[in-house]
Amino acid sequence: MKTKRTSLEDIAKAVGVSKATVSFVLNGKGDQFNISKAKQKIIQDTAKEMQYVPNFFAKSLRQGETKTIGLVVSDISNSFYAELCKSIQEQLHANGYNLFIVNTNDDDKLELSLIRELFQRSVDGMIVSPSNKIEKLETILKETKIPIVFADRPVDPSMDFVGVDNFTEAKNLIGKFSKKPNKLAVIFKANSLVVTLEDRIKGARAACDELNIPMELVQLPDSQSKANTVIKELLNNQFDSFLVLNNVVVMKLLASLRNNKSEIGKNARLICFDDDEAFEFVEPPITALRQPIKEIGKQAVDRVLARIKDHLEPGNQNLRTCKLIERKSH
Amino acid sequence: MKTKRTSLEDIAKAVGVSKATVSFVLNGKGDQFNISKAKQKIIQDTAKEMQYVPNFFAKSLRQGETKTIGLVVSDISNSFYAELCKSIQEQLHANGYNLFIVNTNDDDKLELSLIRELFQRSVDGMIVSPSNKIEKLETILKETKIPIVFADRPVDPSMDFVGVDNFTEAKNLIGKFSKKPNKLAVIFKANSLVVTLEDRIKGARAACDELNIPMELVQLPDSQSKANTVIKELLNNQFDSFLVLNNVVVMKLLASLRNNKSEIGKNARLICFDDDEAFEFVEPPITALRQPIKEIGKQAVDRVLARIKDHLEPGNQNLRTCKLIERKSH
DNA sequence: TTGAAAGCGCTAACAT
DNA sequence: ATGTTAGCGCTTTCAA
Repeated sequence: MKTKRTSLEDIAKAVGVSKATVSFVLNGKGDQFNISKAKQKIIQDTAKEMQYVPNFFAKSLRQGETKTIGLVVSDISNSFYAELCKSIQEQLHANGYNLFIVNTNDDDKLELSLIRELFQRSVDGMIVSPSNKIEKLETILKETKIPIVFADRPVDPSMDFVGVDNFTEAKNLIGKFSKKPNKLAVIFKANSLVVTLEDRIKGARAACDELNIPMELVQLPDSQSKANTVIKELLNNQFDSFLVLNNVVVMKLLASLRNNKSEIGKNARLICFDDDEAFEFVEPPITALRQPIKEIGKQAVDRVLARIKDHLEPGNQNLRTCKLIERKSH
Repeated sequence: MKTKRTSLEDIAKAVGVSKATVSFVLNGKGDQFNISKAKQKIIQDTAKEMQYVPNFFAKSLRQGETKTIGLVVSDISNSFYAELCKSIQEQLHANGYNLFIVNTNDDDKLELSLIRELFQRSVDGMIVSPSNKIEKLETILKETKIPIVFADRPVDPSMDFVGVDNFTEAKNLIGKFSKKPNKLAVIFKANSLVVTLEDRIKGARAACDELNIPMELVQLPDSQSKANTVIKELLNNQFDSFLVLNNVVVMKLLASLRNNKSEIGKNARLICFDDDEAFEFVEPPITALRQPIKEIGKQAVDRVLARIKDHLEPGNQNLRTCKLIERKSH
């Protein structure tokens, strides 16, 4: 049970006016209602003295809006999403909105139930980086009319989306190697083939087809020793270029390459999709494609807020561009 | 404005019973109130059909509790806090509670205002990793009676705390170098001297005093070239051991050491307070002290929930122990 | 076995 | 210039 707090009525009684008057004053409408400066001051002071904190729920119940946005991501402990959260939170806060973050662990069932929980809390809008495909999401999305914008992972052109064109970005990356690849290995981690990675693979494949580069998709095993074996095989087969699909496996790959006496930057080349703080400091520093995470967060927020305000129709595909951070490995 | 949703009354009308009956049934108290199975079923079905979602705010307003815990951290994009958030969220979710995360950026003013915002939303309890010192916090904490437990950063023995004994852990670390340090450099990053780091420094100092090891506290500059100069100086002065106060500067330090031809693991040794995924894969793999983050999150949640339930008094200091991950650098 | 009604704290239309 | 009051959607006591 919540401890009893000071209510509007308590103040009204203390000052000797009505609840309405207090409400007006405390909401900055004192002048608008011609309440005398003196009385306004008394009310303000009494409120402060009694440590009045408005009951958010009564307010929300009354006004039908919560000034809260729900954010659904697959894993806050992933640095990409952690930064996205931060950016979204900042932008929201600047607009007087709050943020409700929720973690799905890429569990389809959990995602559905968490989204429902968010509805239940009457968030005014949602930003979602979905694990589920559109078909599963559709049912639940029909339950509500609140604006939803998808971020990072697209679902359907009929929905709002802010993110990156993974296909094209990956495709362009192939031309960035300092030497045309003899054979290209596209590296990913076990159990991580979400839409974004699939698109990156397609992009790489398209470029390789155009440029006549043999390409192979390879999953790096979790164990370091098995990873070493896989990489050795690749090296023996004249693979000299590596495109890493996201930053979670780069370090392991690097260790494997080192282990096989392959010198990145000399007899082999590597580019990573997604940047990481550590990339600047490893040997050699790793060339990476940096997504404009802050920008994506900001745009997503601007879009939900705009839709809340102006009742726009969804369907806006907002594609931001990545930036290649050229270090020494490519 | 929120779109109108199905309410209890809508269902009551549709079925032809009272709001009360519907409320009983939907809250699983149908049997308790001897409502006929048949009627219960009709009500359940109608609710589903009409996509009834209870209004959380009306419920909270009525019941005076929100089943929500507020979490205040300084930076979600820091991997330590990101993991802590995740752990707390999972444990809370398992107990039917929700989590409200809020970012302070170690800005004292912002922290105060965000905590107040959390009160306003009537969270049932709070978990805080504070930026402010106890004096500043005290005023605001007096405004409420909800249970608050501090995590990671302690403030005062009269409060609940879950975390690590930074002093002792750091002190013990000094004995873990594979060779007794000739001179020890304790490395930290600019503008990061929060309580936890201060305690780690004191711990290191205590150990060095006991063991007669000259120790110096050094702040690693942000620019790599300046960092190189600082490290060079240290090396010239026979510093052969490095204790890094947290994981954010390790990579830069490593680059500086490499740049100065110092071979970690051979003529120099390094241990880091706080682990990082990448540490396993760099050359050489870095020995680090790992905090039991998951455990800290779980304990913090258990404690708030217990205090909500049983109205316990605060003052519980729950110290968890760290684990040294011995790799090659120490 | 079910219904009526009060009330949680707030806002705003309507009175005065 | 300020007070009265209805009502947001829900739970729960009391009455029938």
